[in-house]
Amino acid sequence: MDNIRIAEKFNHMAKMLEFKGENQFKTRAYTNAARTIKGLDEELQVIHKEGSIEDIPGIGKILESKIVEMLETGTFEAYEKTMDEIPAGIIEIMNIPGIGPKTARLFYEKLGVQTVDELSRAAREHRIRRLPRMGEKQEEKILRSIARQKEDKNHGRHPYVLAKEIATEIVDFLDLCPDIEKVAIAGSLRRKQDTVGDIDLIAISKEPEKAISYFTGMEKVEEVLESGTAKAAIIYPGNFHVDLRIVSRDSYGSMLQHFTGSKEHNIHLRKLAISKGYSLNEYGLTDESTGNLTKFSSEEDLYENLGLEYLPPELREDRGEVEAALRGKLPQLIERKDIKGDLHVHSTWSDGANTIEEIVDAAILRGYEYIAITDHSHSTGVANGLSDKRLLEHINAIDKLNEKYDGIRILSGTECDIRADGKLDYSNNLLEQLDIVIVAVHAGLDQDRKKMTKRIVSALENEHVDILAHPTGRKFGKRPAYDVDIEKVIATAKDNDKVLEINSSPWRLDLDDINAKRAKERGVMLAINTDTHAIDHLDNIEFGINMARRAWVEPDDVLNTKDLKQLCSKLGIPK
DNA sequence: GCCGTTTTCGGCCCGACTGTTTTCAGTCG
Ligand SMILES: Nc1nc2c(ncn2[C@H]2C[C@H](O)[C@@H](COP(=O)(O)OP(=O)(O)OP(=O)(O)O)O2)c(=O)[nH]1
Ligand SMILES: [Mg+2]
Ligand SMILES: [Mg+2]
Ligand SMILES: [Zn+2]
Repeated sequence: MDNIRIAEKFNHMAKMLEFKGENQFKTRAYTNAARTIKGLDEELQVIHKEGSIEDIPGIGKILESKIVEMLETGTFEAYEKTMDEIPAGIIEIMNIPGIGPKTARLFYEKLGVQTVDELSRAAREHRIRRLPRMGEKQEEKILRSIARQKEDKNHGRHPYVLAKEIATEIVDFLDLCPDIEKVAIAGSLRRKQDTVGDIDLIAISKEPEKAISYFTGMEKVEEVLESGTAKAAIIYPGNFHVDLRIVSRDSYGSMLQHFTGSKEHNIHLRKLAISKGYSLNEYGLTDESTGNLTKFSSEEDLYENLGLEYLPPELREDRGEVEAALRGKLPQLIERKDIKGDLHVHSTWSDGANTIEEIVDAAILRGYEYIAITDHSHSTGVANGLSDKRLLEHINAIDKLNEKYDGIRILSGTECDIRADGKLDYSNNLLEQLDIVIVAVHAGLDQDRKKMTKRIVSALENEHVDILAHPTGRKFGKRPAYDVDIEKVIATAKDNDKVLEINSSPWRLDLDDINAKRAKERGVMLAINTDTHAIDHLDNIEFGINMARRAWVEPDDVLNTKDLKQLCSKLGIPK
């Protein structure tokens, strides 16, 4: 059983315990353990074999024994027992916004409601309003929440790129409000997470009520979820939930820090404050002995006051960044300016929209030292892939272009398909003639875990291969990652000195932050590539950089931060 | 259920909004 599945069981268990009315700190222990497990750099299976699971913070003897039970049997007794007690539909009911464990339990006990559909019916038949602390408005709210959830195909999360676009539109609009001095993006969007649950904004205003009514009164607002004197929440077209918090200028830094999160990062900081005799909230730091509140207008001041190095938002996930910042040992995160070239680009030779010349000009414009043209191979499922003959012509064409261009090196490459049996689309004889060989899986994605893993591993064992592209194959809104033992892939990359890609396409972001961090920890080199199919895509590098930064990646960990000389020596080709 | 160089018991982050509330529980951020 892998970490993801173990974490899911703990999360599910936490929900069930909440419903049962268990101690909230016990349920939090499960949720907390699940989150920690998801972010682990190592499989629990391995930790169990080589060390002690109990050493993981937030996991004690009891949870360790449950993890071991899962590793051995696929489940744990307490989980199965609790599953038998609680109807499956209850968890779904608790996932409706506004309905928590207490309300779900009330409906279950007083109305016998066990599924979302039964809850809908109860609301329509006005049976809810007769319950204690319930009324007409609650019935309406529940029906609206259910309707909204039904519409939503994305399980409530949106790709970063879409959310960023909407957020920018709203920020620009709020900037026009005379009662708003400044607007900033916060939440997971500011932390550059691959997908975001909602859009979180903060605004400085001396007139909070006016600012909020400006926000809730925007023309495109589909629904006002809540609207108070300090914050409001709306639904924006596309099923975007948008939260706005208003703050005074002098607490801007405190609020930005708070609303950027993550929640777990905040809790960690608040515990740290407590240990120093303070209390931390979104307005400032209160000295518990005097009651004095110090407000922070900048995040930098706040972190400094807590004795921490400034933390880039991308790191604020409580995955060790607070400890590192306390010791002054934060990584020097990679930046866009460190990128010296793009190693995954398609031209009109296969399914790209631009000629090689156009691509090279665009690369020069971006200050790159090199650019690899990596058109598709001919296997089925990939558009206009290059035959053996055309690949040779391709190499010749690039040779000629290299004579024409000064100051940039064009690398002849391929994105060679890994066929279902693990064989590559080109012979070794052909691959050998290329400057750079990317391999990737494009079809036959429903193979089982064992087959898929073996398929990719055998490709990585080919001596001519340099990079594995989009290693898990996920595409937002289309398909989840295929079933592959990513640990094995990382280990194989390490053993064979291969590079794993962080694909920067905003619909892929693959490797994601967690897997990229694992690869880095194992000493596997990464490449941040755009997989460009039209020259504008070269700028998608920004999204790949986001993932890399969230993975604690430094320039040295990335192949395409190397200068041309180092790159060529790494690829084993003449400069 | 976890945790601890002052603690092995008694804490566990802290605040805004809603609805039905005459005083606050529940939910969410
Ligand atoms: N201190 C504290 N802060 C919280 C809590 N919940 C949320 N926050 C802060 C940190 C979050 O990043 C921020 C925005 O909340 P969200 O629920 O929108 O979470 P976030 O944006 O991090 O993730 P998301 O992608 O929206 O699911 O508010 C909490 O329970 N305690
Ligand atoms: Mg959010
Ligand atoms: Mg939010
Ligand atoms: Zn590609």
